[in-house]
Amino acid sequence: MRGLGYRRNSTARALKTRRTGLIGVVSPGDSTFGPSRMTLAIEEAAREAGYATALSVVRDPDPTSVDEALEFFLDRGIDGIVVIAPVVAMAEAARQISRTVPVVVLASAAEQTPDMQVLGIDQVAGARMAVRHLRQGGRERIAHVCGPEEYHDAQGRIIGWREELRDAGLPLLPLARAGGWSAADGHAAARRVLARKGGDQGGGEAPDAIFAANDHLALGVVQAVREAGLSVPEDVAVVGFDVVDGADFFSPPLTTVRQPFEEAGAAALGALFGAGAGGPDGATVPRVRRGASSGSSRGPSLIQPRLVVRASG
Amino acid sequence: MRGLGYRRNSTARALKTRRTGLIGVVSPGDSTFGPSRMTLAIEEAAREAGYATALSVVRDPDPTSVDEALEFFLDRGIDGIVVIAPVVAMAEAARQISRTVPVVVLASAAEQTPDMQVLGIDQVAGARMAVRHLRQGGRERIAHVCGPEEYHDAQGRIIGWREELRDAGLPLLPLARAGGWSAADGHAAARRVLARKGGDQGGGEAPDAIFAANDHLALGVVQAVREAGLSVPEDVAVVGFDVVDGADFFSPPLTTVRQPFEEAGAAALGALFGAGAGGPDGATVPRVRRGASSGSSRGPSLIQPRLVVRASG
DNA sequence: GGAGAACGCCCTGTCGTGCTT
DNA sequence: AAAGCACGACAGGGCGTTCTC
Repeated sequence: MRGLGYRRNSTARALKTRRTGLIGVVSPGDSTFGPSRMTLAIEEAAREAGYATALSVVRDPDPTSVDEALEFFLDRGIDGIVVIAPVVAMAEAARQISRTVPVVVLASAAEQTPDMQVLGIDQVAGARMAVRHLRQGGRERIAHVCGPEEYHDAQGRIIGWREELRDAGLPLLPLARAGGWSAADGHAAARRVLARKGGDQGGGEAPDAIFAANDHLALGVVQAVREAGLSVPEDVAVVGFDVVDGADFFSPPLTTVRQPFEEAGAAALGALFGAGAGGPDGATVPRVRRGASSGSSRGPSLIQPRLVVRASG
Repeated sequence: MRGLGYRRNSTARALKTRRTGLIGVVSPGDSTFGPSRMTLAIEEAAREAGYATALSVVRDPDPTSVDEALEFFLDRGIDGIVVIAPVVAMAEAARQISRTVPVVVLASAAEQTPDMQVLGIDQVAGARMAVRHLRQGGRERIAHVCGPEEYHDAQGRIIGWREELRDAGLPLLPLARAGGWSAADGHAAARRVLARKGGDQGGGEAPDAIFAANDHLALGVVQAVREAGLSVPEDVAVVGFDVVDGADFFSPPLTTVRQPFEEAGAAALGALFGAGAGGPDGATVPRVRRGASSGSSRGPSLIQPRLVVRASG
């Protein structure tokens, strides 16, 4: 009889079992690149585990908006929540949630507490890979165009850049902070870097390499370098971050760092229901196991990115 | 009393009212650009209307996968479904769904039936804008690097290119079909275009402009043009489609066509519950009204894109 | 193995109260 | 003053499943 047209009513089932089989993903509305890929990965892993995925987009990542998204999910009796939190304010807002439902936060740097797991991609390690590659290519004055302050990833990349320079005994050049993540922002910041020809605190000469905090910034950096009458990579090497679509055909093709977003998304779902808890129908969800590779024991579990070498540096 | 800690159980409510207040979005898993932006827009519009949005990603856009996604939603008692269908197979699979739930398909070309609304962005018009701009800039031999055949958008852009050339009395050059949407695909196709120096059916000379079916393809096209010893835009103008992030800092900055994805997403939601039906709590959802601008009366309602002129053509 | 209770909400029907004519 | 009317409080059944007895 189930063969012809019968379909179990999942609402009644949810009422009785007190599990909706729904998980919520809170995602920032801007910068659709990383977050959207993670969302897709979470959804696929969730479906695999028998869960459906609900989405809630947060336009401005302030605590109230995140709170609203969380409340929205709680009202709908969601079984678990993944918060994609590229900015500090989102991660902090997630911390406020009631302990009634498991929460995992995807962020490269946020303090983990017993009832809020954090995991992300190791930005420090990624930045070090980029800078190490530059330095092994013989560059010695490596500047950094970093992203906006409120982003975990921007901060992590600064730290990695600093650490690698320090360990290599290379001079620490002054930092150029971009106002956003776009090519125009990278262009403006790179002009500032190139303008300070010498004499100031960072050291005497112009940089021979620039590490940009993402590929779009790098695009603007390349442009600025050329406008200064210099060539890439001969005079100034440039490396980016993210492996944006088309980066292999930028001029020149961009050396950059690949972030395993898919892996991070899948790991987030594994972490949500990992502690032996089963799926909505009782099936067991495989728990993610992945060693924390840097940072304190209370920091997030980190996934390693990978360097992609092309012509720009 | 509701003030302190009470929260209405939406599951019980759904059981009684037979409405879950959930809508489903079926989205392709590849090419995350357009679809992901539309998904975000749908979610925001849905939340505005009191609905939550569930997501189901389809990795390979074949009919069985789409069917699975649709079944998945039906099992969960969803109130309506939006299918983002860039490829023909997805739109067709959506047609098979039972009439128990309203469905709207986001596709630039698919036949509309009484129980399946279709709406999308006018690819033909967008392509005509691009080609018209080229021709008004004095170009007369305008080639087209088109996208993979199974994509509605690729087909629409071919039609627009053809129509505009025909109406202007310009020669119709042979088409170069790219194998995908990436820069590498565009590069390969453009090399073929530039290799046929003359003598074949298309006419005697090499093109003085290339309309690429999207910005990534255009990136590869620019590269191929340069490898042929020609310059952009002096020898060969290039225009793209999509206004990808960073396109303003490509070298040269890319002339391209902006698709109002957000508007399309919001319109899809409006169309879902437009016919006087209210939101999950009875509130009325504003219906989208937008004139169909081309095609037969059974074709989709179309939203107009906009040309963005920069240095490449 | 088959009957029945319970999940929490919505909706209907009944009854009681207070006000009007 | 008695009867009618309007409205609010309250109890009960049922949505379709799961789980117990």
